[in-house]
Amino acid sequence: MAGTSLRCTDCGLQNICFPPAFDDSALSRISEVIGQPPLLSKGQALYQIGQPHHAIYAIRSGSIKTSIIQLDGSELITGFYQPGEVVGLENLGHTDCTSRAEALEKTTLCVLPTNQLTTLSRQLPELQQHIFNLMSTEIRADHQRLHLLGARSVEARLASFLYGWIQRLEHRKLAGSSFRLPMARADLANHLGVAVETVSRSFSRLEQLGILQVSGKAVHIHDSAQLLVMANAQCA
Amino acid sequence: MAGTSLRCTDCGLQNICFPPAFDDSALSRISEVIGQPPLLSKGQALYQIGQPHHAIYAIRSGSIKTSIIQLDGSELITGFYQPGEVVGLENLGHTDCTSRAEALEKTTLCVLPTNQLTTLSRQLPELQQHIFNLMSTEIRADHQRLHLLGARSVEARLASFLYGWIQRLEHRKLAGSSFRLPMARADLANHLGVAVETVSRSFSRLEQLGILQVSGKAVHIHDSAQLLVMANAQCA
DNA sequence: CGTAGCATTGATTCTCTTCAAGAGGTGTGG
DNA sequence: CCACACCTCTTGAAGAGAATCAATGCTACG
Repeated sequence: MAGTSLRCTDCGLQNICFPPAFDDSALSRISEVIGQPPLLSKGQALYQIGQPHHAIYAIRSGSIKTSIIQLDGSELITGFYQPGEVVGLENLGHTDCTSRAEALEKTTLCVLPTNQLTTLSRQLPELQQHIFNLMSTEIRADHQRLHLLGARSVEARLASFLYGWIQRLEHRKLAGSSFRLPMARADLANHLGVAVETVSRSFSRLEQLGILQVSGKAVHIHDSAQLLVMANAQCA
Repeated sequence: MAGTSLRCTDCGLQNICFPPAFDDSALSRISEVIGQPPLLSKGQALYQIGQPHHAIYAIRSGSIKTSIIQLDGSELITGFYQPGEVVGLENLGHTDCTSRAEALEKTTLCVLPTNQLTTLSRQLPELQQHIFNLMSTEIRADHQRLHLLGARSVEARLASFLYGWIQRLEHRKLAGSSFRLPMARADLANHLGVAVETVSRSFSRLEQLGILQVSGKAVHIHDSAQLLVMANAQCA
């Protein structure tokens, strides 16, 4: 697979990683710095806490979870990432990783070495702009996640998470109302800041309300509008 | 006050906004783009949701809170900022503001116009690096905030918030164990995702435990080590 | 000095956690 | 291909913790 179909101009996710503002020559130059794409199997780490930071990564297929560890050893999952999304931005501008990224399933990625990316972005204003955009979008996403955790009821948190997840899927034209959640219930519970059992119960409740249908990791949304209402209900 | 003491080389916060990596000539060039510093009174907005994004801001004195609004109109305070910290990074790379920044007290700022900052950063690699650093630090701070909200007990959340707040104060050599929280209880409650009454009760409990002393907005930390223990206890 | 908003404290209700058990699914080895 | 074991997910009951409602104290500011 080495070297083949690594050019952004050939990639189906072209307009997602690097939007239309980029012309072909710019994309070609970006493609030149993209490294060998690693293939991660389920549970394998992309980077670990304490490792030196070398690159950021664009997901081609599969999914990634990122997490931080507190002093007491407890883990918090900070985010789940889909194909077309960029992972590792929290390390840009730092020498070491303070977080961990792990594949939730078989996952392929594009490697964007930091050094080359920053150098290139000085020459390509649209790339510089795009990196700023990616990073600030990440900040905004984190703010949404904060809102998610701040939401009073767990059902609202779950609804909010699901709604956001679907929106991102749709933005990348990856799914309609039926999709498969790549993460385990325990991961989801951790990310939402609640107990696993509560997540299960919340799923059941949303199912009883006729909003969605769940069977393990498979989810089908019946009433997207109602899901949005749930997501925004009972907030601080 | 216009034009006076706006040069980074003269500023007491010099090593905070722009660390030692910058030489005088770089600082001078940065200083040249710094705009008229607005003086905000308590409650006044620095930028609002929906406004076009023009600049990021470094706080010289005072404090700022940033917040987002959900579709249902509920507000979530995403962060509180101290002197020496940079506000507005979530808008870099975007045309419009999706958040609101408001002064918690009388506040002075340096204005860093985005256009000039991005242009200059293409010429000064250390500035580019520093902007990346600021943004990724913001992402990391948000991840810490996520952990804070994910913490089980409210006491742990409050302890975690206070510990982080003190660390930032100390990093800027602004305070020891006694300080004044600029935000109202309601703001703090909102940020921590709990009810105002619960914040009050948690303060009282920490006081009973001999960890700190509270009198309105004034806080004195007796046992910083114990506060850290509290902050990390009972996490997910 | 008085008023209005902010902060604390108390009592009750409700949600989520915890502990416990059972169901469903998956993967491995016979 | 089936059986068994393991693991994840779901469901139930009891208890703890926070939200809510309500009232009182406190502080700041005109």
